[in-house]
Formats: sequence, structure tokens, C-alpha cells
Amino acid sequence: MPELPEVETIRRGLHSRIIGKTISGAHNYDSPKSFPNATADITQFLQGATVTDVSRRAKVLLIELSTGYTLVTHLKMTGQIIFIAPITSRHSTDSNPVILSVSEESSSTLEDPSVKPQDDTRNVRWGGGHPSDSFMRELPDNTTREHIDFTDGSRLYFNDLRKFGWMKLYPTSEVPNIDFMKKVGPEPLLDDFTGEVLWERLQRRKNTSIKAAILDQTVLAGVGNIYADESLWGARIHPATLVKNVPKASILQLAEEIKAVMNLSIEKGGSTDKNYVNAEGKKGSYLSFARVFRREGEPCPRCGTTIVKTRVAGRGTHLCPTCQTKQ
DNA sequence: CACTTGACCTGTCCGC
DNA sequence: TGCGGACAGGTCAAGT
Repeated sequence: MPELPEVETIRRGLHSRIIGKTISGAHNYDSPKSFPNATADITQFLQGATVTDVSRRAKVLLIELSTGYTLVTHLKMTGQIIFIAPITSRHSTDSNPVILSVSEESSSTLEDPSVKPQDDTRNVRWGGGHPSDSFMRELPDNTTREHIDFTDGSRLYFNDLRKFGWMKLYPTSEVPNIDFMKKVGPEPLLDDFTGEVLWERLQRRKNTSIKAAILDQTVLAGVGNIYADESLWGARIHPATLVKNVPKASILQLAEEIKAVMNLSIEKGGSTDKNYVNAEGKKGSYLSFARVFRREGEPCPRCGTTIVKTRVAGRGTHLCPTCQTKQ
């Protein structure tokens, strides 16, 4: 599922590919959450618009257009953005479709069963498929929700198996007034996000579990289930510990852990971006670097205790019962 | 206001 | 083999 580092990777991939391109048309497939106020033909809202910027806030992708509108996209769990270069340049180095995000579930449908590993507590799903499977796939497929055509013949697909995601068009001036944008917390990777900031923002969530608190996008932006588990392991905090019982020193360390896992992940995403043949392949996927996430049954890399999976804040939660003790 | 739970979706996996 | 149910998780609405 796309989390902050993946959305950032997508942003970078799009930034270098679609800025300056002009939209010639668009199509809305079966996507009731997208363009709710538009007519069936969304082309009239997009045609002639040139992409002027691609940015990101939390897990939200923002494609700014010359017409004073911004395409706002949330991929939620299974969203993908797939860029396909113009047919005329298919023989160039940028010849293949670029999958900028491969969701966990839908990528599994692309897997070649013959290469599925036997040792499977980690569930190969995440990027387990060979990239060529994706490239060979016909688009649009049954997960395609939107596509946008550019005048140079390139096309952007928005695929989303579970239909949780959406793509909406807002006046650019209204974007800061979107509820989510108003409420979302600080970006963890900006310099002004510090342990002190995290500590302060956690003060209004003192009676909930630390995991629920950092998953709360109004506390800070971009932490999903994976980074929650990974960073809490890094800071040696049991995910179910109530915020008020977590020592301040641990909160300060937690902030550093969040930055670290996200930076590592973006780094890997960045390398993915370079040889974009491998969008979420085995190599470069941050899950290969995960210390606890989806590693139940494996030894803790710090102390060797078997990692367990439990449920905290309604989410599957992975932890080391020795390193992370509840307070 | 703080906090928790269910809903939104669909495909996969597991147990019967 | 088929079938039902649990599960995956980001966010919001509705509940306590």
C-alpha cells in the first residue's frame, strides 16, 4: 500500500515525466469516488490544461494544472499510477510503461505462481511479481479507474483494485481548504519536525495507544501501518503502550526512527525510480529492510526473540516481545 | 473533545 | 474441489 515514501517516489517519477505536458482528454471508468461533481465526460474539465507542478502533502498527490485547477489523488491501499510513454518513443530508453506504484494486493495478481517462494511468512505479495508481467498487461484492465491522455500520446492510468482511492479536481486555491489538508499534521521529513514537535502534538492523544496516535494523520503526516511498526521497534516502544506512559526520551527517539525508516524507504524508492523497470520488485522494496513488519516467526534482528504478530489499534501489529515491553 | 469501531472494497488465503 | 469467513489497511463517519 502506498505510504508516504511511495507517494513521494511516485511524485518524483511524475515530476520528471509529465510537467509541461498538455492534457488532450481523459476518461472516467468505474470510479464513483472520483470526480463526484463532474459529468460522465471529464474531458471538458481537463482538456487543454498543462501540468505545471507535481507535489505531495502527506500521502496525497497533487498535480497542478495551468487552468487554475489541481488534480488531487489519494491512492489509499491499492492505488497505482502508471505512466505510458508515447508510442512514437516506445523504442527509446523510456519505452516501457512506468509503474510508479504497485499495490500489495494487485501486484500479487501479477505474480508468476512458478516463482512464488515456499518460505512465505512474509507473503511475497509485496512486489513479488516480475516487472515484465506488469508491462505485458493490457491496459486498461478491470482495476482502471481513470486515464488521462496527453497531446504527445502519453497516457496516465489510475488503477485501484479496491476502489478506496480517488482522484478529484479542485480549484488550486481551494486545496489548502480541503478538510484533510487543514487537519493533517507536520511532514516528518521536513527539518522543522523534531522530537519536541512530536511530543507536543501527542499531548492531546495521551490516553490512546502510541501506535494509534502516530497513525493519526492529524498528529503527523504519512505514517502508515508499516512505519508505525518499524519505528516503534526502533524506539523499543510496545505499540499498545498508552501515550501518557511512554517516556519522553522514547518519544524523542521515536521521531528519529520515523525519519530514518522513511528516509531509507525513499532512498530505495529513488533507486527504484532510476531503473523504473523495477517499480516494486524484490530489489529496492523497503520491505526487504523491514525489521519486524511481516516478519512474525522470524528472530528479532536485535535480540533474537521470535517476532510476534498481534492486533493493536485495530491493525495487524508486529513486535519483539523482548525489546518492546508494555509500560 | 477524546477515543473506538465499523464501513468502504475486492482478492487471497486458510480451514472445513 | 468448493465455500465461507478472516484478513489486508487509509481514512472518514458514526458510535460510546
